Amino acid sequence: MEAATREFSRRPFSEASINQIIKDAGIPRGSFYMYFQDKEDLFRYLMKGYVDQLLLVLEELLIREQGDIFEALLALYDYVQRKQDARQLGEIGAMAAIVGCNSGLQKTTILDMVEPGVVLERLKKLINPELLDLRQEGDLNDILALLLLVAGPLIYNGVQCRRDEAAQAHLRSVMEILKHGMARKSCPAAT
Amino acid sequence: MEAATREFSRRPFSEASINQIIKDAGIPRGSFYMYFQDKEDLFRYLMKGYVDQLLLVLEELLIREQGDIFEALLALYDYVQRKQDARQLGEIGAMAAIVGCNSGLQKTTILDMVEPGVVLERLKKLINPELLDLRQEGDLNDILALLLLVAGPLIYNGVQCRRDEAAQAHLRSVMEILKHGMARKSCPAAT
DNA sequence: TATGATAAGCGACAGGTTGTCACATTTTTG
DNA sequence: CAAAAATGTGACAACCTGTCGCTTATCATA
Repeated sequence: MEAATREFSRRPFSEASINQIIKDAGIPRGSFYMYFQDKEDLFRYLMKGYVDQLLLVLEELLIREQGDIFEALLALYDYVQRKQDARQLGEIGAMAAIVGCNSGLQKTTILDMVEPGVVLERLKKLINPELLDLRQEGDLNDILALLLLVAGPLIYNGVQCRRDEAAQAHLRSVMEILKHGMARKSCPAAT
Repeated sequence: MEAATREFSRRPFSEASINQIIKDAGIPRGSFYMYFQDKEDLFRYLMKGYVDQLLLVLEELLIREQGDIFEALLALYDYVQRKQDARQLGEIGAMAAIVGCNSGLQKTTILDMVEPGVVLERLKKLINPELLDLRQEGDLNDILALLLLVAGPLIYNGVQCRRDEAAQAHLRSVMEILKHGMARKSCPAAT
């Protein structure tokens, strides 16, 4: 796992080499194929663990924010940036390194790693729908998917850049847009 | 170009083989490297052409809709679905096939193909900012990037699925959310 | 038109990759 | 404790890519 994380952090997925990983790990070729079908299988396994950790944090924040998904996502960004500042990102940092490891041509988003349904189901349980305050009964799944689609890259950005005020402001402004756009009642007065 | 389109439509980028392309095209290996640096270079070149075509359509629609980017994006979805129904998608269909060509692990979004700045600059010239009616002066670039981030996958979905009412409704509802969320004045009454 | 310089075309090749498979070794089980 | 089942192992075939010395075409100029 350590060797795989190292390799995937160094090169984009398509260029990562099983050869390198097994050489680094000091295990023979055949053993690798005993446990993983191929490079993608290994990558998915690795990611699943890291994504689970991030999801765990988000769930905790969601509870602390009493089901407010907007606040939870903003808090997740903060969390990630604080850890980043303290250079304590650990496992999540490894994930970011791996996921961020793209050739510029192909980006791998966090959500693509896990079956999308799973993430959504886990989050739905903790969300207070009243706080979402939906204008019309859009499918909660669709709404959440939209939120994560938008928040994902922005939070990922937070992992990459140390304390980037602009990025944080951007996330906040985007969240505002989504919150207002989804709101049932009339908008509060403009700033 | 034809051989390349065929190959990229068949396999995900990472699995596509230059060997296959040159065999199919009947050109020698060296000739390929005379014109393209590598597989990615070829892919980008191919995509640039197709994306330009789609952007051209969007620009036309933006003019027809008098600078309303929301309506233009909805119209783009319609356009793409009509063409799809009439099996006239041609070049754009080829692009969709290629871009859609993903391993499930790595998705290549249309926007990743062209320098993002270029798309934004071209669209900004045609957008009527008054129609966007921004609540606060968020950077127009950021707003547009958000719009395209969200609309991109949905429209791409329109190219893939023939006449998918649900997808269209989803796009419309997402556009509503963004439009309301960005609006300066109070929201119109709920539906 | 002849000529030489410059550009383009070509494919064998080296060095890399992956997944497999027959065999060695360890573990389990009757 | 021996046979059977599971696991470990690395040489191997089949593939891939980018290069490089060589051949061929093009084109400006004498």
